[in-house]
Amino acid sequence: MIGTTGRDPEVCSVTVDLVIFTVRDGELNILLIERGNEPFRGASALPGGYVRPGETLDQTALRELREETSLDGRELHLEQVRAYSDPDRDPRGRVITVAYLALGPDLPRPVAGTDARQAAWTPVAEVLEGRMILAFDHRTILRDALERARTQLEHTTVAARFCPEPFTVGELRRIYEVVWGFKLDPSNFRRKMTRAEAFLEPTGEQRFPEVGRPAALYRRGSARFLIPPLLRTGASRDEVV
Amino acid sequence: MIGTTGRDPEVCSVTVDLVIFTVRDGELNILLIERGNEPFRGASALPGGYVRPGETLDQTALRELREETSLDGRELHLEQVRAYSDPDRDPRGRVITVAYLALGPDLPRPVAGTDARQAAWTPVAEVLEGRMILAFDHRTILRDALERARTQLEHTTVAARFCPEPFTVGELRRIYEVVWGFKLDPSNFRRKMTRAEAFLEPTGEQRFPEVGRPAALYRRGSARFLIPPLLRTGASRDEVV
DNA sequence: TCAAAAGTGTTGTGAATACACCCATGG
DNA sequence: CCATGGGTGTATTCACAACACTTTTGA
Repeated sequence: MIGTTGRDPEVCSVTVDLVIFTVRDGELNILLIERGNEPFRGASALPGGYVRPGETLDQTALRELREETSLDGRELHLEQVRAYSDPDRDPRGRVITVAYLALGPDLPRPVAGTDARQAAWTPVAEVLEGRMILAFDHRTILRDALERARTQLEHTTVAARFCPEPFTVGELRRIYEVVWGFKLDPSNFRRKMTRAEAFLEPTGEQRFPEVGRPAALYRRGSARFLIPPLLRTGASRDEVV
Repeated sequence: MIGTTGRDPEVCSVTVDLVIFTVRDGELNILLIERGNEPFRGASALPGGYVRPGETLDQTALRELREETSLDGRELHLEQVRAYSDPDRDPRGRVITVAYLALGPDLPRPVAGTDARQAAWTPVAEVLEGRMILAFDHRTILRDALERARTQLEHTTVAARFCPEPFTVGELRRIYEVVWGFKLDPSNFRRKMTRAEAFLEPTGEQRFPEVGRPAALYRRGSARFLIPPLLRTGASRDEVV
């Protein structure tokens, strides 16, 4: 890398943008802020900010998470998605951004950022169905992050990060249904999940819902990968939720 | 993102590093250059260079590819892997790098870079088995890119990008075996590949090898994804190649 | 005729679906 | 007793691994 025929090496700003998903009221929601400055003043945007000296991108993401949501990043799943580098993506100048995907349970405190900007949970469907304007290339970033999240649910155990512990198999299934957008067979889903090694750790307790039989409670196990994977291929597309 | 409490926004250099894989003599090879300057003078490193003004990262990757390998990037598969941002990853200062994965057929011309640096194909096994020193965090980048390549072979049709057209099913199978590191059953592999829609496009021609029955020739089809995927889970780990 | 690689056919095993059915609770 | 969701059992279907077997060539 370095040591190139260094013609015109560019020095530019780098930011981190966060796609923070949660499941609220049976819908996938994303945390958006309202922009207070130009450009895109008044439009919605992903939370995020500049990388500071000495920070890794992961650290920037964690810090922004804390600043925007007052949440400890250790309670969330956080992973890098990719970098976006269109030279015209920010009208003010050259800014490369690295998108991060964050998954977490529905937050008790309704997300008051430490700075003045308004932060609000918004149904992803509302954003993607075209009505809402997102600043910069944030619509593209959202689409990519959503696709990443859907794929991650197939191969990893991150879905459980959406659930406050302890949780039931039914709650976990609803996460899959909401993120993927179609219904799953409860009995087959149950088998897959309980068979997967170290995914669900029974607490021995039960939860008594308003209606219906009580459900066994689980905690997240140590496994990071879901083996075998739960693919969203072919069948099972029973119905859009 | 922008519009933050802009304390200490950092301005830093951004580079692109290329992990260029090919299959040569039944081994996975990577293109490495020998560093002519400090730091890591004399050590091997990934080819790459600075992002220039007005360039997207993809364009930087394509340009570096051309400069280092004299190859047209359109002949290769090229995709972004991820960004690396440890503040100490470059002893000279803050440099964030974005890694790209490039896959291509064994190159006829033996890779003469336009600049003076020596570029050479090196077996990946030799690098990862600990002997060779790689500059910066390039060993980590290589490991990540290799894992990405292995996963991509499961779900996409990129394996065919390793093969000069036209190619046989056997040649394609050898790609999988070399990248994954274990043997596959020829007959089952054949079925999977020929069943997958628009992966292999028969030319109607045959190739007559030095020994054995002639093999039907194929060109790459239009499909980008391999459906259903060819998973490297569980069985089939017959033998390390 | 033999070796070697291409290519076809078949069979057994296990996973996924679809669905019937029972369980435990609140009302 | 009913509605509701939790949870178990099971038959059918389907994909895959394993492997026997045939084909087509050069030597």
